[in-house]
Amino acid sequence: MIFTISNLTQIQNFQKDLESTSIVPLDVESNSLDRLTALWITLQLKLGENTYIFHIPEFGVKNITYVTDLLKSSNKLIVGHNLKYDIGIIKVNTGIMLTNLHDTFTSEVIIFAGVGDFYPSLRDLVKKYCNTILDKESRELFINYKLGDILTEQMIQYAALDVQYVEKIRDEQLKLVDERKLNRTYELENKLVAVTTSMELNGVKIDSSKWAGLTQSALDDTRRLEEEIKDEIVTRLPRFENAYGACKAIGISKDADGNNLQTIKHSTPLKYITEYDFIVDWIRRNINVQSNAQIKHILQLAYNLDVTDTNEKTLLLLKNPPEIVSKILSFRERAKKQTTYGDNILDLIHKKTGRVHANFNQNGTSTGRYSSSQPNLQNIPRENDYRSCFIAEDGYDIITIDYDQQEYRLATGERKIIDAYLAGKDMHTLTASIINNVPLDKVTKEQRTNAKPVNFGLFYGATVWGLKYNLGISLEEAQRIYDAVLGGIPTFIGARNKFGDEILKRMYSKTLLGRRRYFKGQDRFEDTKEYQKFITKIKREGFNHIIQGTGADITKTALNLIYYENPFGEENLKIILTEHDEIVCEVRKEYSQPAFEFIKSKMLQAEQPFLGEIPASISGTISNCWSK
DNA sequence: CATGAAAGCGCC
DNA sequence: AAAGGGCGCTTTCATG
Repeated sequence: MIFTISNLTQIQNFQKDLESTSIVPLDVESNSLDRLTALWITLQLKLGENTYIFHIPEFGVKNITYVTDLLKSSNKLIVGHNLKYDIGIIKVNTGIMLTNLHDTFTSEVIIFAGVGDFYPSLRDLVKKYCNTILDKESRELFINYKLGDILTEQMIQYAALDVQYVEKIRDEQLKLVDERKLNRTYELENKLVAVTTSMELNGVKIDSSKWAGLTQSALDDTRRLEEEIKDEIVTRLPRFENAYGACKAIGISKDADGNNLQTIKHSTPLKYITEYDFIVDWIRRNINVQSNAQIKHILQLAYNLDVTDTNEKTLLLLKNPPEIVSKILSFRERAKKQTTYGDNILDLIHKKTGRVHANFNQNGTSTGRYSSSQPNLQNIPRENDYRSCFIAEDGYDIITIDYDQQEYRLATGERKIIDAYLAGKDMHTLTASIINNVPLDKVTKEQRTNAKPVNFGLFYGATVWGLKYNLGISLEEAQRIYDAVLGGIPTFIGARNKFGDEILKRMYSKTLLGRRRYFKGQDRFEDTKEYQKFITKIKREGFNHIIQGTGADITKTALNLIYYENPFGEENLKIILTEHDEIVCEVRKEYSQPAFEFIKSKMLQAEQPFLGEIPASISGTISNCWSK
């Protein structure tokens, strides 16, 4: 039976049913995807055979808060799809965060990590597990709902539909969780859904005038550099018969007015621009410094550079780079700041809160890490100029804490690595001591710095050829370094093969928590070369998953500990960002010091069990802004 | 005009 | 034989 509830006198049956069930399928309908401003229209709860639909505008916020509190205090298990949305609406309107959850979305993603969809919809899961087609997303019916509207019969039917299947989906998912021994990952991730919700709703404050200043300066530089680059290019280009020839040679596909030149006819007017000055003028106006294809042709034509691409690494490794190269790189750096890190970030400041509420996709990666979007707060430039634009609200501080070499500490159980960390040294110092054949405490700063990219490369599975290319050294030197590291700390490279065979056999890798990443098989290969590539790729990715994914396990465990054990109250300690091995919180000033100690201790507590003898280590700051 | 791939680059 | 893991955003360019 479906019951629509619009006032308090109608909830007697609901309360009776609630007492006799511990699992509650839940869904929310509203008129917008923005949880902070959406009009909450219905709350649907399925209790046994009965479905209760609360019409919120009639039922009232005070009463729905009472109902939510019943769910929370009786610790019902809430089952729903992508609950980040629903519990967000509930939190915004009632102040209550539901935390005992089975999220069919999150659960599905971790069960099929690596081979499944990053965004399975409820409809997908209903089809898969219940063999039923949900013919319409009920949400569409509610978009035009206005305050004072009644619930139509159609709205009621569709709203009810969304809570009919999730329990069955949960049953099937739990079987898979069990089969795949994902229990710890399952617990971690479902607990984390409320933390992610809280983090997104908290948002982060931005000093917009400072940010706008950075953008303006980037714009000024971009324009200046563009002119300088064009000026220089036109003096270096060979002579062309006419503008058409220049256009073809440089690969200009669109002119400055946006006209498509690809479809250009043989009898194009460009052919009649033959005067030298006119050709130069035409080129000057129509080359696009942002077009990498054009830049490539220009470097080849005008500078005799044998380049197949123009990315930064390629350009930096050039033997005698012309001056234009550094100008191009500066231009790109400034242009990136002006576009990706420009006004569009300010456009995302929420009108109601004045803060930026990025999306944190809890399993937006195949390894178990978060991803972030709109905006991506996990790739803000590291420079203090940029990070310091993320500021604390009046009366608050920002606490930034990150793990020291989280992934290297997880890399192997190698004795030498353990001893190095126990001695207060780190992975880069150790590798430097091995490459240069000097004792740990004789390693110079420069040697350590030089060892960083070696570690970086080898850690991600670089071959000798990879080292040569990426470090810009000879093959012999690359081989020497590779052999030295392999000899000195064999498992740093060797572990990949050790685990690799197992990964290949099972076609999944697993982290120390048990989180899995599956790999897609391939039926047939044209030749053995292709097959070799396929194998080494899986070994690389699988090994990386063990490390990167365990890192994610640790950081996510810490987030849960901080959120659920927060002794200061959620208004006094808010988690606002996470960046893989880093957690950023906003804390009321009077609690800054104890909160700092609290967060540190929780992060260490989360990490230590995964490290064995190696000591967990973090570092952080209390500041008025996000800091390095 | 819309769409998707590819190049490039920001972060861990 | 041969070019390190994981992301998201912006732009260009080809295609239909």
